[in-house]
Amino acid sequence: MSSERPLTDDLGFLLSRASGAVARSVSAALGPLGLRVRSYSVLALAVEHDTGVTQRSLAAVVGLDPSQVVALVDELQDRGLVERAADPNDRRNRLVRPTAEGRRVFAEAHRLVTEQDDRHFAQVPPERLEAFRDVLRRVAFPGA
Amino acid sequence: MSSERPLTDDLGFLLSRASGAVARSVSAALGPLGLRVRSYSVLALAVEHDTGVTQRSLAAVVGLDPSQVVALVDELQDRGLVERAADPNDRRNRLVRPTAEGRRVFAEAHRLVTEQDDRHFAQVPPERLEAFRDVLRRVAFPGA
DNA sequence: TATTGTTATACTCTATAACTATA
DNA sequence: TATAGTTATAGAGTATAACAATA
Repeated sequence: MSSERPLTDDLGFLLSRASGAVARSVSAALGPLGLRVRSYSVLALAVEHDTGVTQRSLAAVVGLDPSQVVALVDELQDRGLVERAADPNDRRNRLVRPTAEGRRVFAEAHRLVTEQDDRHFAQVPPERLEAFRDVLRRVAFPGA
Repeated sequence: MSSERPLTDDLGFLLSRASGAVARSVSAALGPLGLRVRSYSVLALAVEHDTGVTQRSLAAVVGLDPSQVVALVDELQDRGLVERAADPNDRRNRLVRPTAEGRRVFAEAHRLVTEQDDRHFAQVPPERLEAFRDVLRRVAFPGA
């Protein structure tokens, strides 16, 4: 009986535990900056797309519902880290762009996030990390 | 400017998206059985430890707070999938054990979960999967 | 008609503190 | 005093539906 693999070998279960562990420590590290993993992600994308990103596109990349992005952008905007600009080409869009302060805060946040990532993956040989990331990418973005 | 790696290369971010994708489809697949990822995990551990597991130990493995385990075991017990037995050696403990029905439901659930896992990792060469699992284990259970 | 952003709502998950009974 | 289980509660995350403005 029970000749099957234990729960602790299940990839979904391991993904969930690993993801939770990293997210917890990252959110804790970002606490002093008033950010969490999700708002950090949105800010990161805004900084990447310096000229402005559509909220719909933010939602697609971060994997959230557009309605959740509204709240996160509201929050970042209230703190003066991003701003919503009009899109001359399509007036339905609100282009999200980082402020100067947003770029500063992100730089610091990015440092903290990297620090936590490194801590969690310290036991993993660097040469295996790229393969790991590659598998993760395929599962996270099946289409691409 | 922005010479840094994009968010989509960040391991924590990828973990979160991958974990979310798998958890969503697994919970959906388990729907007809009245289970979700978390109750499935608890049931799986109960089936593995046929003679009974302490709720504290369940909480430690699944990575939940003991108070959350209470609710999950309540739910499984109400559905007749597990039962709580007294521990003769330590009367503080409530040993969680699967019922016959619990084992049956788990067998079916396990099949469905494996099906989803396979689907998500179909694009990954099998020989790379064990290495992937190994990294995941180290991040999920840093001590072990 | 289809799409972007938005509001509202409900449900699940997570985190904490406090209490009880046993050890 | 320490540990297992329990209850209660609040906060964060997730999922859906509906609506206005614009295309």
